[in-house]
Amino acid sequence: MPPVSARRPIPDATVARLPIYHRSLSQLREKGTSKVSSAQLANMAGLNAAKVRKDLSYLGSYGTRGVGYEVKYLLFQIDRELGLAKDLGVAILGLGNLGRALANYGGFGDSGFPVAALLDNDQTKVGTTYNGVKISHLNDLAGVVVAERIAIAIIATPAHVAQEVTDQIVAAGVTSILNFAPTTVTVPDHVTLRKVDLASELQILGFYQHRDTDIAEAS
Amino acid sequence: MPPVSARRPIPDATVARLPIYHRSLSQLREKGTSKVSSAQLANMAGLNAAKVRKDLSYLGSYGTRGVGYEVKYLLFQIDRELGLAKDLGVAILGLGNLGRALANYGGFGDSGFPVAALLDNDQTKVGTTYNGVKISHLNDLAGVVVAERIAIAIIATPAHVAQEVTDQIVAAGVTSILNFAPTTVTVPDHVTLRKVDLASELQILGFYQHRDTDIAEAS
DNA sequence: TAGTGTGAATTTCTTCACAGCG
DNA sequence: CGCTGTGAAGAAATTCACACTA
Repeated sequence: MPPVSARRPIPDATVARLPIYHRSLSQLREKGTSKVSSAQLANMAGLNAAKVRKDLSYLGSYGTRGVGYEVKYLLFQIDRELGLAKDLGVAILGLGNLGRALANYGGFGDSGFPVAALLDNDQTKVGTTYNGVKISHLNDLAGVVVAERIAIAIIATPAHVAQEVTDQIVAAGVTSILNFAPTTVTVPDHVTLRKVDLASELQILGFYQHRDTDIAEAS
Repeated sequence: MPPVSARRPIPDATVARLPIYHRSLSQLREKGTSKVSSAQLANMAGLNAAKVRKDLSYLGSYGTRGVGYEVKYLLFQIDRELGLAKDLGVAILGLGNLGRALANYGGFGDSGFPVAALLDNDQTKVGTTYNGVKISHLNDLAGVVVAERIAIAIIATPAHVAQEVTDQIVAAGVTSILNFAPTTVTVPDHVTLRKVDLASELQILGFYQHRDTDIAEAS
């Protein structure tokens, strides 16, 4: 029997939307809604119905024609596809403002990603605990990764050490990295890297604002 | 004479990469490097040379065959395209952990996006200042937007008030919004909305981790 | 009959490959 | 010669439109 993932591969664009569906479906379940149509789901998720149906079709044919999707069952399938309920340990590297905010951010643990390690290179922070988690020194990275079974690393260091810290976490065997440092870091092919770039987001918004303003002025 | 933006439109995917080029070029300028090839730039930005050349070609033909691009001139063109040096005022709505971290985050002001307003609905916070900026009540949104010439709003409220706050900021005339709240918000067509979804990022990483693990096990 | 599931059409993005120029 | 600029090819993502069925 082939493993779960041996189906027709799910496109990246669809993968990126699974968490949105997950969230929308969770809300529906909370409300006690048992059935949902692609149009309703699209509305909640800020998408269109065709895209929702196409996306869900990659998971399998879980809908009922003329009716829609059963909320609980679809949610279960998405959970399974996302590999939730595995409790992947998260390490946050760098405990400046952003790192601490992320450590405090309840949203992670709730979604099955417990913050299991905090690391910094500031000796005055090392040894103290933050939000119930002990702060370790970045030099002890390798040991902490093993001891806490870290599966995902969040880089929240200043830009100038981000690459160095990334190299260390990769060497320690972590293959999933989320980079918040305002710089580009590179990783080997077998490592999945995503980034959250706050300054870039504002610049992108600025671009469209600028452009739309020009268009308005040109009329 | 047509306005700057009346050229062949820049694709969204390219726009999203302009900030990366901006950052890489800034680093080069800092180092005193005057010329750069598409291959070097690609290397810094974590992209490939063909994409870099294609992207830059949408801005105009600013390179020199056989040589490369002049760092300062290209940077100037990207700045202009991004509409930087306009100092678009940013308002942060919601001053929990995340909102405060963002307010402290130096990266914004540095890139020409001064944090000009902070808003919350907690009366004990209103009236105090944070990081040199006075905290106003969310009820005073409309006035603050005008007084501080807010162009971009960052939503950092809890999920359950995000839509309400978004509606208010749209009503106040802001057309660029960056949503950090862990929920989908909808806006009218003329408003540009981007989102940063922390929990989703982890779920996406979890998906690939899960999948790659399965593949490894299947061998 | 209402709404799914999906081939086909379309659009967007990426990559190729090479002519053209400094 | 070396590297840009760009048509053309290819891949990916989105949207359309409708057969199908519970």
